[in-house]
Amino acid sequence: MRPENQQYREQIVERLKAAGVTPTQQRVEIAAILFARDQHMSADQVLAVVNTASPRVSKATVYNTLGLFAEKGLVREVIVDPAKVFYDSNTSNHHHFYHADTGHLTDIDPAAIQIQALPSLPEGTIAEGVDVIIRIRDVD
Amino acid sequence: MRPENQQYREQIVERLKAAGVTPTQQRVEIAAILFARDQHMSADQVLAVVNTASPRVSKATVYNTLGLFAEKGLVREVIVDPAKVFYDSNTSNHHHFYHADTGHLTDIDPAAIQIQALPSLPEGTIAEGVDVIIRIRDVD
DNA sequence: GTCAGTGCAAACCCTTTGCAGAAAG
DNA sequence: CTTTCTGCAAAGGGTTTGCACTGAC
Repeated sequence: MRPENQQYREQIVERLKAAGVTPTQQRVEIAAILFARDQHMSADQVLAVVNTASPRVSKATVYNTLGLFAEKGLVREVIVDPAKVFYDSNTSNHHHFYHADTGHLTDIDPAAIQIQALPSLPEGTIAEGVDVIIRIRDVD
Repeated sequence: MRPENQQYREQIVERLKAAGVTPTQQRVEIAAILFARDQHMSADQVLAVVNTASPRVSKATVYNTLGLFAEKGLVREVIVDPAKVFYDSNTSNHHHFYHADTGHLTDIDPAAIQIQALPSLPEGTIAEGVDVIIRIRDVD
């Protein structure tokens, strides 16, 4: 199911509508890339990929769109690198390895990690999400 | 044990030396603030606090020093906010609540959370650290 | 036709860097 | 004295914003 596939693009349009997002050309373009498979991309990477195809999408729109998708739950923001945000097209419950040397993110099998006894939250607050990041590096 | 206390500052000097860090005036100044208690501070906050006292420390030195302290294991970097890094003066094993509305970090009792079965790492890598962040917000 | 979305470029903010002068040992 | 550190200001890099134009419905 390639991003340029017509049928695939129609699925994307439906998915955006379902999330309450107006499916503009640019948003479909970006979504088609992100949703092609489970992956972690920075805004920069999305911008680079989207602009290998036409129509072109501006940097501002890529940032706006990724922010919108995150807000609507279509992607998940992953904050592991002080320099940039990653957007994860896999929104199901899972955690990450972060390879410090390469800056690469990898999913951790959700079954392999479990939080035991979620601690009681500060009064008047609710949990929005739990992020587990295992920072790894190459052996010497 | 106030940061301006002479005896306290001597302890700081020893602690820096033990970590292999030359105890310059500015570094001791910064360390005295950070190590006064377990806390989470951004570079900006450190800069603001250090400059309420004399001698003044420049922005460049604050950044350099915090980076150096992190590298030497004197503080721990906490990456939860894409906009800035927090430095945690508590280097023991523990995790964090991150209050999205206020940008405030709180420690989680280490006993309250446990990772079950650390997953097998990608080949040729070793774990450098495990970060658990529970993102919370105020109830509506 | 109306309102939301897009593009461009400039602005922003945290962080890093280059280099000359100052401090540590 | 030599080497490391500090301060200043400028540069850097990801992200956001203001505003006029374009597209969606």
